[in-house]
Amino acid sequence: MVDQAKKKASKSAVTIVDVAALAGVSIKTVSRVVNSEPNVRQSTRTRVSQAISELNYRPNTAARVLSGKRFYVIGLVYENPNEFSYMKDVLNGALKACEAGGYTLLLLPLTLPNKELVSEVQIFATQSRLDGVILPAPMGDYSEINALLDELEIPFARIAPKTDIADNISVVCNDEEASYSVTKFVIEQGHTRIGFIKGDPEHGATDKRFNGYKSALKDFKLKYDSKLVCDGQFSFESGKSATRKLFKLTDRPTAIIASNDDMAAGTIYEAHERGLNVPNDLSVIGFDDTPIASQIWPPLTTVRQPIMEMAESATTLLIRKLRGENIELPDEPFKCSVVTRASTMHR
Amino acid sequence: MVDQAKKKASKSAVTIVDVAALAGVSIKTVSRVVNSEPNVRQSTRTRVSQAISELNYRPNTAARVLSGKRFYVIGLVYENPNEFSYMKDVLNGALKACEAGGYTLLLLPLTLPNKELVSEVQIFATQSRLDGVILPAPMGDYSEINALLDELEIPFARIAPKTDIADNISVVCNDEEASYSVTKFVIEQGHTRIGFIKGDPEHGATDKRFNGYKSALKDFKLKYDSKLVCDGQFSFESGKSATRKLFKLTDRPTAIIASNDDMAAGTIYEAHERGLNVPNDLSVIGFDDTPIASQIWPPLTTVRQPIMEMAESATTLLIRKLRGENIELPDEPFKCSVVTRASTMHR
DNA sequence: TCTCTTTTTGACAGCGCTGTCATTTGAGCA
DNA sequence: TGCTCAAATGACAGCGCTGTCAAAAAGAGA
Repeated sequence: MVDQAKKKASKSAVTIVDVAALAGVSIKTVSRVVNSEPNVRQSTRTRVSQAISELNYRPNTAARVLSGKRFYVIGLVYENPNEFSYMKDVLNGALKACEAGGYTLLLLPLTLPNKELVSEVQIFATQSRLDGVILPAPMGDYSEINALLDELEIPFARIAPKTDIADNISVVCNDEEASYSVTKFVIEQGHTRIGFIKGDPEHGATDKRFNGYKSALKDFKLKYDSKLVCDGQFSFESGKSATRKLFKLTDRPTAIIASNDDMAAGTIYEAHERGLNVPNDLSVIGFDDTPIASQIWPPLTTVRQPIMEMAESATTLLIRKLRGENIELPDEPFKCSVVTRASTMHR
Repeated sequence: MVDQAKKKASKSAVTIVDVAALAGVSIKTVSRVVNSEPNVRQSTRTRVSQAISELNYRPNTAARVLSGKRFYVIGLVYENPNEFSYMKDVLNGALKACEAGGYTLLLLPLTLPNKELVSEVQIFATQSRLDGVILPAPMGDYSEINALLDELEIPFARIAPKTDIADNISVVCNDEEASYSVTKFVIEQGHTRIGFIKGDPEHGATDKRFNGYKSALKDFKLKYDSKLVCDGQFSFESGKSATRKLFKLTDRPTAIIASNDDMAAGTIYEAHERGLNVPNDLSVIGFDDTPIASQIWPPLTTVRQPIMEMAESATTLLIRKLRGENIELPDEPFKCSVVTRASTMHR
């Protein structure tokens, strides 16, 4: 088994010529079958397919790239985060779809803010010869990047973008609805003063989560109080400082919803610092269900997003687009779910 | 600028022929310069180099791969972890080195334990046509994988392996020394009953960290007590259950050293569950300085490893080996450092 | 100066595949 | 049966580079 692999990896790799000989057709016909091109008789197709699997033939990517117009490469352009769990899911989803589709995934981690943003992406796209690009939030909302890719005629797919672009591939989840649910949950626990820490305004999820919070307050007849809302950046530190502000209020909130788990961890940190007991003195809610949510004490009530599935779906759609298939963009957003843990309790 | 890039990406990309024409030499000579081959007169080399930068020429990888014997691809084979921070550093380091060396990095995330381990790696290595492989712990210690790669004649580099292999590239850090330092630190804080939670026995760091603990106890005349030592798996859950065991001891430890931060987070979790105050009632120490170390409360005293630098170094060495350069393996291990935070205090 | 050796340079085939275009096949129909 | 025309198949060039080997240039020695 190992010998066989070795043979294939070195000299006598199976080529299209071998397959053609075994199937008794020309190499062009084999090429047609491999690429699912039309105008091949069913019987021929079957014969070639058999030869392919008999010889365990794999097309040589370098040769395909050299002679054809495609590169079989998809780039993943992302903000290199401190806390990688979101990107880990994106990565795994994209990797899975690429493997299934016969594409290679190339990574471009970027630091934000970044003045060279466009030129970095440009160099990446041209030098790495990309067919398509995946843009997870917040990369999907830089119009310069979108414009660049349009100009280079490189299709791209966005994960959880903020804005819509006509005819473009993007996958989203029902953030607003999920935020509504979790806010409703907190209200039903008897809380009336509910703090909210917003996320990075560049992210599409930020507004949606905030809107869900506001709708729930409204539906349950709680007055919206802007003093209870603080800006954040999705970082642990920003969660801490927003929480400090909320704690300074004379009538401080009895529950705080942070727009992601890292910020919620910051809230819990500050509560501990002040000797407040979570959840007795303060309920805390996060978003994303990252590992930290279950590893801090008390474990966080949070909202789980199916990031990996979203990334896989976006990548698969992109690949199908690259293949020239007719794709229909998903009409239903992906579903989030509330995960109830010990950081919340009834008042 | 964008137009130029577009041009290059599509039809009229600059090829070796253009460079040869501008420099007034044959394409073979350009090829020699590009590949730093010998037997090119210095004046010729300069002229060609100028033409290359003037035209901003980049060799077409597909063509190189097709005609040559190299693939310009390095594979990163890793255990797909729950907590990605270690792998994030490995990834960034490897990516950086690959970019600098003109190689492409391909990922193979694996789930362990895995019966198909060898065949998965084999398929990856042969189908993706790898020149070399990076094996971060614990992947470097599977002898079947090492044997497979040897048989396929694919060089590999290991990060923090457990065992030595003659003549093989590997980078390590001074884990034992660092563990000794941190244990010494705890002893100097006045603790005499110091618990220790071991890591996954597959990892090279596990024994080293344990040995450092034992040496420090010995040097400071504290009796080694096997009841104070528990097995763990580097996971949060294993940290929790090891801690529960330690808490059941009649004379429970006043400090617990966990072999990584996730397990230390488990220890803190259990302490909170029992109403113990960290650090007043229990000092807790971790290893690795992952994000969670600074985001839980209280933040963890831990040991920082320069993983990214190690990965970059391993990858660079591998690339130089692939280029046929004479490499000397580093004789000095990388240095870890103790990061003191609020989870420890004097008794 | 000439010859012999070493260094430097170049001509050319060919890697494995796809795109183009020509040719063959066979189905449908008069 | 022969004819037409679309469908199916094949021949072949060529993508951009490297490996091989031959040729030219430059030194070295006498």
